[in-house]
Amino acid sequence: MNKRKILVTSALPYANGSIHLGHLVEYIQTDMWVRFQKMRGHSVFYVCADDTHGTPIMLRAEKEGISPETLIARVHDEHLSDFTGFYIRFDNYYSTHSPETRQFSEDIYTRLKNAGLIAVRGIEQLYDPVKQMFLPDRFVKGECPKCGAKDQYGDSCEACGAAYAPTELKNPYSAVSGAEPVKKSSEHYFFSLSDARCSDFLRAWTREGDHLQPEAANKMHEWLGEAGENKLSDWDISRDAPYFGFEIPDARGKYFYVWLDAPIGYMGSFKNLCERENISFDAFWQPGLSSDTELYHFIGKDILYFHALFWPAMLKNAGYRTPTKIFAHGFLTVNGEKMSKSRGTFITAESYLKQGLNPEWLRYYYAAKLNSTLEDIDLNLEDFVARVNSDLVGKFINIASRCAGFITKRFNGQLVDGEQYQHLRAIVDKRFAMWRPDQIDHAFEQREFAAAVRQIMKFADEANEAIHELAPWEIAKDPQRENELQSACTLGIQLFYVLSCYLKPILPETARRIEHFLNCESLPWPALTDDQPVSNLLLPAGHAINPYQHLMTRIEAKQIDALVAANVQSLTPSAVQADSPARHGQKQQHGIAPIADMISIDDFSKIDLRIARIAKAEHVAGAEKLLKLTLDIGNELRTVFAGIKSAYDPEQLEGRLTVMVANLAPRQMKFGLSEGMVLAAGDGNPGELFLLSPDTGAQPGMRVK
RNA sequence: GGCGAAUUAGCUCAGUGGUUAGAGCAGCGGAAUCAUAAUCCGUUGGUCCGGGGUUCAAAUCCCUGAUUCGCCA
Repeated sequence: MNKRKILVTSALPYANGSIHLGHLVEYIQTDMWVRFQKMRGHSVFYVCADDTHGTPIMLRAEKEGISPETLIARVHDEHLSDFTGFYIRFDNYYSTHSPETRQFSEDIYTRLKNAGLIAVRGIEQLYDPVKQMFLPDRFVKGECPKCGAKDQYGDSCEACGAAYAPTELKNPYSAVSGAEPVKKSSEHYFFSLSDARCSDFLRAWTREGDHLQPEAANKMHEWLGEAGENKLSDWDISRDAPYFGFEIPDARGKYFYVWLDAPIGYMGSFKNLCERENISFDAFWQPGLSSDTELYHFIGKDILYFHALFWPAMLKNAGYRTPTKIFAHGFLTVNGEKMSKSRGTFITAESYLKQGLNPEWLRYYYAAKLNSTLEDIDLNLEDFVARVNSDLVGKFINIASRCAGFITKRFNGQLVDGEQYQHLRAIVDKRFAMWRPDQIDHAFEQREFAAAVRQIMKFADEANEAIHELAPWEIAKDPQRENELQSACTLGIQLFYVLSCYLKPILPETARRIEHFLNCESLPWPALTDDQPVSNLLLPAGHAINPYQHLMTRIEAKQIDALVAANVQSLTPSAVQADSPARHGQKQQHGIAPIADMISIDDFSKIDLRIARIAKAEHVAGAEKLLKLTLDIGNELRTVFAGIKSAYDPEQLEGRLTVMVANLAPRQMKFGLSEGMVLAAGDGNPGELFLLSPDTGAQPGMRVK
């Protein structure tokens, strides 16, 4: 087989927010694919980095009172530790805030400029006069020009779905300072995507050479239009100071927009690896030298726009090679719905690991669901438990567990040799005559992981049936049939070995432990040429194994409940953070603010939650969001101002029971003293607030815990 | 509003013109007792979203409606 030279990337996670199970769909799938290719003997480099620039990072660092550099260094460590915990094995995990990425950004910009593809134009934007900065769309809030909903972002309304320019908002205010923004013009730098050298190139590139999945190519066609339609508009690649990023070489006070240097971060990370390990960078990036190397980007479908249009156009016109293929995948839903903080399904990588759940359970489940299309995949938590327990523990691990005991106790770890081994090979070849290893190979190559897993589990089913037919536990009762017993159990172990090889890209850590158990070198990828029998895949005759120690435990439903409970966000009527990752371009999958730090049961028990009867509910004159509630908690009445006006009329509330925080420090508000807080669920959308209620029977004053 | 995708068993999903639509899980009945209750055999279960059309033949192709989800305006 020709040794391929492959460079693989996953999208760069933004350095403002935690890695969650949605992100992991991408990193796990890339990692499995890379491990598969490496096992086949190809030369593969897998690089990634934190995406570190932009206004959200700058503001968050400021809020925390630290430098952006300190912030991104900390987040880099957190991200890498999450990835490592899930056995994502990068060859380099770097940062876009690096000399390499700066150099390539300047280089590509300069080449585009020299080619006449950079235009400068004045544009008018909203400016925060207090903070003295231009405001990205997401940092301007106000009333929707269409439906009038309050507190909407500058690009679209979450209440009615309307899209508009931030300048159209009514009563706009800056999400940074609260000040009313003013219009101010400034010179911006544009990448001339509308130039024929970009649009014609992209029309061809997105259609040819299998660069994109068919659905993705169709989507790009929608954006590109037919020749002459000129649907692409130029891309604004500059931002004004203050901005955390790279200053544009010949333009003081102008910075590269974060999305310009983010994909360049792939090059930067790889360059850094090349320097360290003496790899030829040019062999992968210079058009003349890179014809025998492959470049693949794994991304979420939300950032296709950047990777399938801007990025190839930049590379092409700056004189670099373009990607071999872009592999876009869908989003993760949990129990069929978007991940939700209030439902506890917005699960962070860190919490999953901290709860002691096995990362390989998730790797396996994702593998069992993933295919090569843009379809979303669903993490159904009940199915997750059933599937992992049944497939991995019941079918796969159990094969080793049920056969190893006899081999260890009765044969001192020795598998069969000589004639018995030849006989066993014959049995395997007969039993698996129809077995087509190349189908698994092909499925992995095509990123049809679910199809591969179906095949592999079919093999496991066959193995269990074979063992059942031989019934070693019966044979074991007859001391005359020692050889037969050894053969039957050897068969089980040998089949387990083959299965382990197939599963190694998915379960790297279990594979490592299996290597120890089976006392063998690194498990190889099971490859056969057409004329070779399946029995060629087996361990050699007379091999000896170590005693079995259990390799994987079952998931208990309780563990999932605990995980979800740990991820339920404390629900106060506070607004969604303006600087959450989702507000940064379409960068993250369902990205929302990071989950709060883990707390102990002691921390939790400090909060005194009580059942409260809403004795009285009334409007507050002059308040936009608040209702005044009088709460009966058994032995006293409390006054609480609750931000639930958008969702409830006072009349609806009187008499009903809810839950309140009874020991919250009283707070003086404009309209009076608030002596606690009621609990309500919501995603921050006005009108979508849901007050908690106890089951029938609860009485005012009862403690909730 | 425009464009696109999806809709198949209780659940998660295969199946893109060719017997009687499949798998895993769950359920039910049995067997087995080597295995951290893991296995095996059998079995129940479907208006393939609805309606119309093309065809000798449709889950599959076309039209239409519904619902859901994306993207765009």
